[in-house]
Order: sequence, then C-alpha cells, then structure tokens
Amino acid sequence: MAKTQTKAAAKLPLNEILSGDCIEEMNALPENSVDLIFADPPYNLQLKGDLHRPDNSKVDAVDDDWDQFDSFAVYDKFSREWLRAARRILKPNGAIWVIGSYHNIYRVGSALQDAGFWILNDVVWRKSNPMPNFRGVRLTNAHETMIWAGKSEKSKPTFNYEALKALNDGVQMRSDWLLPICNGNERIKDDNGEKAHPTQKPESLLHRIIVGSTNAGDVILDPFFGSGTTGAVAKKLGRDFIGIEREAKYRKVAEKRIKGIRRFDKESLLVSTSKRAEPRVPFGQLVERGMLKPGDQLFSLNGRHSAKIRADGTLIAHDQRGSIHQVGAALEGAPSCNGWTYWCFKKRGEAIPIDMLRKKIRAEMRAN
Amino acid sequence: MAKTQTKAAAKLPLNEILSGDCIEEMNALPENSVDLIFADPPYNLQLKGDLHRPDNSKVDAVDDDWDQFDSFAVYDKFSREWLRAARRILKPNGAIWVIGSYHNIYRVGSALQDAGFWILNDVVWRKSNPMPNFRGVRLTNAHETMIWAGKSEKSKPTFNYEALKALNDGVQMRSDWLLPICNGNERIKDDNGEKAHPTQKPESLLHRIIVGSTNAGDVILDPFFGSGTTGAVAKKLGRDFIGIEREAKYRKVAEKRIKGIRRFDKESLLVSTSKRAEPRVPFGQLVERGMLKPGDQLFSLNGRHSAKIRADGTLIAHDQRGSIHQVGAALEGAPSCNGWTYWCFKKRGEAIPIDMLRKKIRAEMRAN
DNA sequence: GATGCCAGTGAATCGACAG
DNA sequence: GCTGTCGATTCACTGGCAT
Repeated sequence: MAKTQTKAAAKLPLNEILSGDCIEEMNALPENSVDLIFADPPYNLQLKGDLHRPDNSKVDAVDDDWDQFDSFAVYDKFSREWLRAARRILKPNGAIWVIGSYHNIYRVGSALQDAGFWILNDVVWRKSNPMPNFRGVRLTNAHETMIWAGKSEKSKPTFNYEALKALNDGVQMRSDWLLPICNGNERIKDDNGEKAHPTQKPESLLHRIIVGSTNAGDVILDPFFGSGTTGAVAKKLGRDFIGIEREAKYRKVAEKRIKGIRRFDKESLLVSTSKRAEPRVPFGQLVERGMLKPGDQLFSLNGRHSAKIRADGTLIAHDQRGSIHQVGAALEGAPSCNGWTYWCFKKRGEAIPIDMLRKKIRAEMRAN
Repeated sequence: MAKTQTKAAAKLPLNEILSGDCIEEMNALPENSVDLIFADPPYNLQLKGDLHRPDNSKVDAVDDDWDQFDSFAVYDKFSREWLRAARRILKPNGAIWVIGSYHNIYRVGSALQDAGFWILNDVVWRKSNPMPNFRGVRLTNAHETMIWAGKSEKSKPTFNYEALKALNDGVQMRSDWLLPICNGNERIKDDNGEKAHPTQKPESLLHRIIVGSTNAGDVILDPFFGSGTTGAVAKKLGRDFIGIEREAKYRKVAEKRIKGIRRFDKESLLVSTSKRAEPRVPFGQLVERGMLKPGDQLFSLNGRHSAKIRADGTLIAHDQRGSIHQVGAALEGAPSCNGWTYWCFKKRGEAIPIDMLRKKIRAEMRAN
C-alpha cells in the first residue's frame, strides 16, 4: 500500500504547469495520488450586452470565449466530467475546494454531491471591496461561495483547526471570510498594463485554505490554474503543486510569477497543532513511574468527589471502579468525561490537575 | 388582463393559514396571482448520533420527521415539484426567496434554475451568534444561504433599492447580511417552555426581504409557514400573506402569534439602523494578506525582545509560542499584553507598530 | 436600581484507534 | 466491519438570581 502510493507519487509532475484540457490531463495522472484540489472553474456568466458604469465607461466583464456555455445541460456535463476526473486522482482522505458565484455554484455543488464528494463546509468569501451594482437594480454582489468537500463520506481530510483558530485571534474560524479582492500590486498586469487574467484570486484566500486543509509536503492540484495563485501560495508554504491550464498566455504568466517566489523558512511554516496529535500517555504510566502512588487520593476539579488510585492505574470511588474517565463520568452522571482535566492531586495543600504530570512526560518524550 | 388578475386575486385566501400539503394547496390557487414567495423548505440534514457540548449537555437537534428524506433523488423530486407549483402561481413579475444550508441549497438552487426561475442575487445570512462547532472538527457553520430569483429571465421584480440603502446607513445593500438568530423574547415557546418550532427564523431577516422586494398591499405566500414569521412581518408591514402549513401544532402557534400583531403606522416603517462597532481584525489577517510574512521578525516597543512570525499568525520567541498578546506577556512576565501596540516591524530601519497595519485594514473596511 | 455570576441554548451532516 | 475505550472540544447572547 505504502509502496504503491510512493510509486504513484514518483510519477507526479510536481511543481509543473501542464498544458491541455484539464479532464484529459487529470485522467493521465495516477489515481489516489493528490492530497488537495483547488478548482476555480469557468463561470456560466450570461451577460446580455455590455455592462456600463454610470459614466458610460465600459466594465471589463468576464466575457472571454471559454466562459460561454450554451445551456445548463452543457455546463452540467462539463462539471460532472471534470469532477469525476478530479475525484479519481484524489487520495482516499483527500479533499476539494471549489469556488463559484450564484451563476454556477448550484450546478457545481449538486454535481459534486452526485459524484460522491461529501461536503464538509461551505465558505463565503466576503469581499471587502466588491464592485458596486452600478445600475442599482440588485444587491451589491459582494461575495463568492466556496465548497469544501471530502472525497467521500468516509474520508478524513486534513483540518488544521488550531492553526485556523490562531489565524482568527483565538476563536474558531467561521464559515464567512472577509478578504479583499486581488488588486493593487498583487494583480498581475500584462505588457499593455491590462490585467493578465480576468479572475485572479487573492493569495490571502489560498493562504487560509492551504494552511487550514493541507500539511507541508502535500500535493495540491489546480485544474484551472489561470494566473497560478494556487501554485504561488503552495510554493510559499512548502507544498507541492500541479497546475493545469489550457491557455498558453496564462501558463506563461503563472510560470513567470511562480519562478520569482521563495518558500518561507521551515520554522515559520509550522503551525499550531492540536492536542489530538500528541502521543497518547496512559494514566497507568504515572503510577508505574511513581509520579502518583497506589492508595493516593484524587479530587475532582469541582471538589465534589474523590477517588483512590489502584496499582493498575484504575480508580475506585464508592462502588465505582474503572479508568479515570469512566469513574469521572459515572460520578458526574455524564455521558463522558476527560479524566485528565477532571482529576487533581494535592501537593502542599494545593490541587493540581493530573494533566500537569502528563505534560511533563510528553515534554520528556519530545526531548528524546 | 387587469380584470383577470383582479378576479384571480379576489379568490385568494388572504391572511389565512391553509392546512395541508404545500404542493396540493398551491395547485389549488389561481395562476399568476402572487407577488412574492418566501420558502424555507426542509434542509434534509443527515444527522447520525447525538452531539454533546464540551460541558456534556446534549444539543437539541433538528431530527423531526419532516426533515427526513431517503436520498438526494427523493429530495430533488420534492424540490422540483414544489418549485413548479410555486412558479405557476407567481405573477409574471413575481419573485421567490428560498433559504437553505449547504445540505440542500445546491439541490434547491439547481432545481430552481431548471424550473425557469432567474437568479437575481444570492444572499448570505451571516449569523452574529451561530452555534459553534463543539468538537473542533470543522469551521463554525455561521451562515445560511438565500436565493432571490425572478419568475423568469424577463421578469422585472420589485426592488426597493433606496429603502435597502437607507437600511444600510446610506450605502448600497450588499449580498451578505449580518443578523442574529432568533432567540430571547422573539423565540416562541410552547406551554412547556420549550421552543415551539425548531427552526424559527428571525423577523429581521423577513423585514429586510419584504421591505426590499415587495410593495405595500402585495401578496406574499409562504409554503412552509412553520411558526409564521413571514405572516407576522407581512402584517406589520402592511402586506397580505398566505401561509401553508401541514402540521396542526405549527398552524396553531402561527395563528396565535399573528393575531397579536399590529400593523406599523406608515411613519415607523423604517427601522433604526444598527450602529457599526469597530470591526475586529485578527493579527493572522496581516499574514494572510502579505502585509507581514511568515519568517519576518517583530521587535518589542522597548527594544528588548524579538519574535518570528509563523504561517498561522502565531509568534515564536525562544521557547514561547502563541498569539502576539501571549508571547508579549510571556516575554515581559506580565499577566497580559496588548500585542498590537507592543510589537513593531522594521521598515527601512525604522520600527513601526503593527497597529499601523491594522488601522490600514480598518480604513479599507470603512471605505467600502 | 445596578452589576455580576451562573446556567442555558441555537437548522450540526461534529473521532480515532486498538483489538 | 464492529465494539469498546480513550479523551478532546464552544461562541454569543439571554435570562434569572444573588449581591
């Protein structure tokens, strides 16, 4: 199994931009080989006539040839095909992010569910500086929608909860993200000074996605690579990327852009990790190592209960026997209990959570 | 034509709550007779086991029978049928609002487009006080999605641009609406003191929708009437409503609720605007947005300490890791520390407080 | 009356792993 | 694949009651 994956990974065209149709190119890649896919598929915009600002200057709308689709049926077929190809190359625990607007996201979201992907969250990118609705006939279209989905219901995709919490000043990251659109220095211009790609995404958006849902060294594929924002941020953050882009002019823009980017140093790539990633320490080890002794009393954090430690690392309190978790849960009448934070021992009259002792052991383990 | 509509309108059961299946009830109404439809269909949540909060209390989940569907196919069939019935009774320039979450909104949105509705905007209801993700395994599901669509591409639905602009402190109303969920006094309780309906929507949401997309005297139909928020707000705002609700207990709740409501006088229809607090800017956003980079050094205001920035917006200094506030406090041996004023970055040899960057972001946010 | 503390709760697809 | 066990995990707001 491990060997197969290594072999598959060895065949991947890492940190390259593939030329051609994304469905064909994805079909040529080995299955179960990619950790994350970020996709910004063409929008099914149906602009009737040109859109003008109040001063009659023309708005540079997204009206390139590749963005026109005859009907929902054609668009749906296209969506189903690229999603199927994308799903094949994803690792079993891989995930996908798709971004879209109301023109296409309901089609894409349905196709994604039908293909077997399992939605984890949808995320709203709130633009801090959206284009106003010049004619005053609608609400300002101030957001785009992203869908984050695992390859299947059974998938266990990477989610760096603590890192995203840190990015959000210590409170859970929500499903609505306020970020500016890509303009100013970041917006790539061509030789004529015009924007090199009509829908260049901001790097801040990809930063949050990549920090939140990949680990360093992961492979991120973008089937609609465009100006290469995915590749640029992946490189900065020490991830590998695979880009697919049909249009030569965009490939050229992206290649030049990514060449000029340097990876952040290793230490700053580390992000806050979850306790779940820490090695498990059985409570019995505290007894074996003499940090606590059989016969010692433990006291509940709320002071209402006490229990005695037995030689095998179980507790006994009245008629309750079992692990620190089981006895804690039973005494509290709770469905479950984290014994590590529930129980305290006394040292010079002071109650100290037994988790302090576990931390000590873990620090020793790290030192060795 | 005008005569036909008058005749049709005369047959409408205005300001009543119809009992029965919404598809049958809508099919019994005359075509082209309703100005607006607001629909809050079942979300098809697929919940597995129980969920407990970290304090071990059990979450009261939406596990009612009316939200159970066997498959996407069954749910899609249901959506297509009620949308078809809804579209028939809409006036040619009528419009529909549908609300949903990621579980169902992509299905509903696709069905709506397939039925011939024309999406005008999608609107994100950002909850100011959503339920957190208790297990820390996903993003906080902090929003729901609403789709606003005309009966057809040719429809010219009512849009009270100026009224919404006034509601929004004089700037164009955006497609993301920050409103609290329905609780406190507004949340209707049954005789046992329990919530009378599991998914009662806040009146503020309906207020904005009705002010923005109907005129006084319009007829608003809600095929999933529930606790009757649509009817309550319609009555307050001088619109007529038609409710359809299958469950007797909900009809009873709604009837009693609406009976106690008085129509606003004309002058008081414009509600007071909410004051905007200074938005919170997480330090991580400076990193995501490239204003500071992972690996960059920060220096303390007093010049005694330095720290390095990591990709998730935490700092690292010797053995200290954590937020700008935590690391600052640790280095100073202080109980707390305002990292925004404590840390500086260097630009052309000059030390500049990072708070300058936050001010820049806030200025941008205010400008839009 | 003002303030502070505690308890309660909201449309939720809410584990990982050994045996 | 199933079962049992370990043990990680929450934000904003409201209302009641004590101080």
